[in-house]
Amino acid sequence: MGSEKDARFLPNQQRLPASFYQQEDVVLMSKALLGKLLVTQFNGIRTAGKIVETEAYRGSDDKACHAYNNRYTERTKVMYEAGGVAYVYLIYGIHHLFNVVTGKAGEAKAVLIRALEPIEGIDVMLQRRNMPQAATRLTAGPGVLSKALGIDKSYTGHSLLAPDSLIWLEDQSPISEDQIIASPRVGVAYAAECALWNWRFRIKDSKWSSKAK
DNA sequence: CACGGGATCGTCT
DNA sequence: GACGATCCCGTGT
Repeated sequence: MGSEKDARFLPNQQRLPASFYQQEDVVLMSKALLGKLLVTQFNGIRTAGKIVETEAYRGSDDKACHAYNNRYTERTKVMYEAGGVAYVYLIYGIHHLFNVVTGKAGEAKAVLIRALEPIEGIDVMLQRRNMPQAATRLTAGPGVLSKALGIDKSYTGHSLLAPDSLIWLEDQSPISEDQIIASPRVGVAYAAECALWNWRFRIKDSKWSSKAK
């Protein structure tokens, strides 16, 4: 549970402000999100993990992005909001993937959170995942981390900024460039030349990121 | 450890 | 009506 002595993160940090989310460059944003704390608090139960792996999705010019070519549907409309809301969608009929919407309104830029290092409420995460004890697979992967934090697609469009929101990010020390590994995005082979962009970012040597492909 | 396949359903064609 | 920004389990090595 509480880990005031845990040197891996700073406790009781401020929520990241709108100015953080609304930066222009979604690739820089993806790197800036590494190391930050992703927190949920449902029914007063707080669970949190340090972001160790991300992926950038840039909007209308990115064939791997749901908003490619300005596609605007019931599902994707949330991506067009100003940075600072959640974009959560269902994939393969089973998994709920959590993204942070970034940039200005109308741009449809988002960062997929791909893996966390569990920090707070690990016992609750284990219950949600139906696992007996902690293991890397608890939060390594975009589908499983959402399940561990209790996030599902009903939270798409949820504010990460509002004082009473149930999902937010807390500031932490930035990860330096030499501690970041860039590689191609996962599962987007259909996206032609965009599939080659090295827009997947991981904290070097973190054992908590999902497996390389 | 690598792989192959099944699960399962909202979304868009 | 097809398929996906995934995961888990079974099999073989």
